[in-house]
Amino acid sequence: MANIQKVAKKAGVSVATVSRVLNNPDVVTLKTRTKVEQAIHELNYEPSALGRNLRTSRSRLLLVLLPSISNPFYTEIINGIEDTAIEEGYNILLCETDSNPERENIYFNMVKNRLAEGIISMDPTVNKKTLTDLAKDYPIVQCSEYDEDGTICYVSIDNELAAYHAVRHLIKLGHEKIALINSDEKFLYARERYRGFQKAMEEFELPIRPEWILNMENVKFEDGQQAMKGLLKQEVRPTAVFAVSDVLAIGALKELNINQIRVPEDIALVGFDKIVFSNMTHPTLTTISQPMYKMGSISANMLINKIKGKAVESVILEHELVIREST
Amino acid sequence: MANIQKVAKKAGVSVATVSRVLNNPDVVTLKTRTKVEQAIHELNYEPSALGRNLRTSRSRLLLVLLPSISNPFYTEIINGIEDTAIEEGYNILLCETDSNPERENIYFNMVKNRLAEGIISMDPTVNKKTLTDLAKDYPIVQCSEYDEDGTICYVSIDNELAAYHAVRHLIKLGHEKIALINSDEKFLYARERYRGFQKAMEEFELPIRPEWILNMENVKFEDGQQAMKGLLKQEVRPTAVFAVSDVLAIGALKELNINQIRVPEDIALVGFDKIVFSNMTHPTLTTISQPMYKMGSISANMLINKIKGKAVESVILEHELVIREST
DNA sequence: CTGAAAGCGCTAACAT
DNA sequence: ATGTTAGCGCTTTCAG
Repeated sequence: MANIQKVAKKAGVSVATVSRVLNNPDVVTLKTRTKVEQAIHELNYEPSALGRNLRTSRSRLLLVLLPSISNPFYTEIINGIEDTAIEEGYNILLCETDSNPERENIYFNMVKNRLAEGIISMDPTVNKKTLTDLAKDYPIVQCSEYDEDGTICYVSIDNELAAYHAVRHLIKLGHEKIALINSDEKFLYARERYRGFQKAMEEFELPIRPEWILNMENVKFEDGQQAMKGLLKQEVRPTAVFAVSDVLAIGALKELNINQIRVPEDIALVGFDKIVFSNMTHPTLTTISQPMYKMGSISANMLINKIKGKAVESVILEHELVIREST
Repeated sequence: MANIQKVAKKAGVSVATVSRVLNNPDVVTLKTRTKVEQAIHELNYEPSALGRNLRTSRSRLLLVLLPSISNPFYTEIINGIEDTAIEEGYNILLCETDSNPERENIYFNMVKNRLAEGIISMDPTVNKKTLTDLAKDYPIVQCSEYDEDGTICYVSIDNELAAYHAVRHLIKLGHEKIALINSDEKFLYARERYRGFQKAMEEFELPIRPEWILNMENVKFEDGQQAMKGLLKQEVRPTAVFAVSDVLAIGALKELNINQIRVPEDIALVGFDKIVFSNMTHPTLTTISQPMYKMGSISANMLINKIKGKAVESVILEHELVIREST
């Protein structure tokens, strides 16, 4: 395989000149430049990123941590991250942690040993202590996630306000018996969205019935279905349900369909995230839209700025209530 | 930042010994080893993968090319690839090409300039010529894809046979008026699945009506919905539809639901891929299941063997017809 | 404008 | 068992 030496020899110049042609062509005379380019072409030479990276001690690689790529919530964010990263000359490495600390460690080590230059964490299950420690020495930002002490920069929406808007929407439609399908309260966003729910209910002086607050361990379709099954079994049924993610809502909708319960006539349903599939259900799902692409793009910019040594600040973006057929 | 030199100095040994402690601890006496480990710990030293990679000229990185990560079809395959890769000490870089040749080139260059050691291509839109050329010099395998001249190793199912099984299933249920929602015939799998459809229809002496063969440009939900819209407008309606992907089928189902057409009573529907969603629709979708995890895992193994210089052979895996509510 | 040479951090052959 | 040293492929001063 051709290397810079061979190109230099063939072109009758020094390796330094070849390097200049590659990185800083303007400082080389047209004549030598064409000579070098000719040699590069003839030898089919491709500069080794390995050598370059070692020399410049930069890998141009960013890590994106997420629990599972199969969660459609992340796809649009990733697009935002990727586009921005590529624009800035970085590539991204999608890292599925499966909420497994061992996996996490593999990826943390990649930034420790310089294989990657920074991390965008979207994993709510990640060990915050580890992450915070790592953030002291390496560029790290969080996307659609943050910890309460907030030492790590993040981009997110106002989860409490968004949940408040979702529930207020149901209340304004006349609903008084509203259930909440939440995820595990170990997640900050789950606690925040609960608070939004609570705030709306209290504001309109509606009772919160504990048996209608369901905390699911996972955020898969089956969990939403399971939750709805639980709600339908109860003596008094709610007339509206707010699920803190579309995936949960779609699972819940499945159970409603199975039981031939009309949506929204019998039970209204609001999701969260506006994933693509939420528009393919029958009926289509009312949901909260997060500016996912933008979140991704901003978090990538934040990280790259951090890598460059610039100061960065956390950002809170606007959400939007998207009213569709399910309410 | 601590490097191997500093560790060596602190431990009072040579850099070679430090390297040995890292890579080949058995050949070092316990006494010096503990000394070195102590120094490593005190300096908080992490070996630089950059230096190591340059020296060994291996990056331990594999590229996975796919048109879009938002397509749920790929997620399980990726899991299979990733698990196997990590087991073998490799990491994977998920590369979204968006069917954009420029993007492709970025990733092709990563393997040319040694940033990655090989490619698993799952992109049907990739330029086969470019890929074949690259495959002459670099380790490349294809997953759930292959080109007809077949110079590149692949793992796939028998698309024609699978489609044949799907359609035969409909015929055995008594259907005679069967439509096909296909993707663009520029894709080999589209042509193969059409052949399977054709074979079943001919075997049972059923007519193929050209106006019931729809070739969609993309494979998104909307395309499936669009296709079904087209079918419903026709004078004579089919009683069954085979869609070559679940995403298309789910879009089609959406349109059926909108028009209150009963599935499977009025129109039966078969998909392809068994994506997670296909079990969340109402009714649940009959579909062809590919052994996706296994395909991923095998393709990763194939690639790694290729990198190691071993001979590898293409593999065709079994599919399975999963009968659910939509037929 | 170009060349010589140092060196990024590491591994491995060779020497002791 | 450990040390010495060359060198992976490149970029970047410093001279000229």
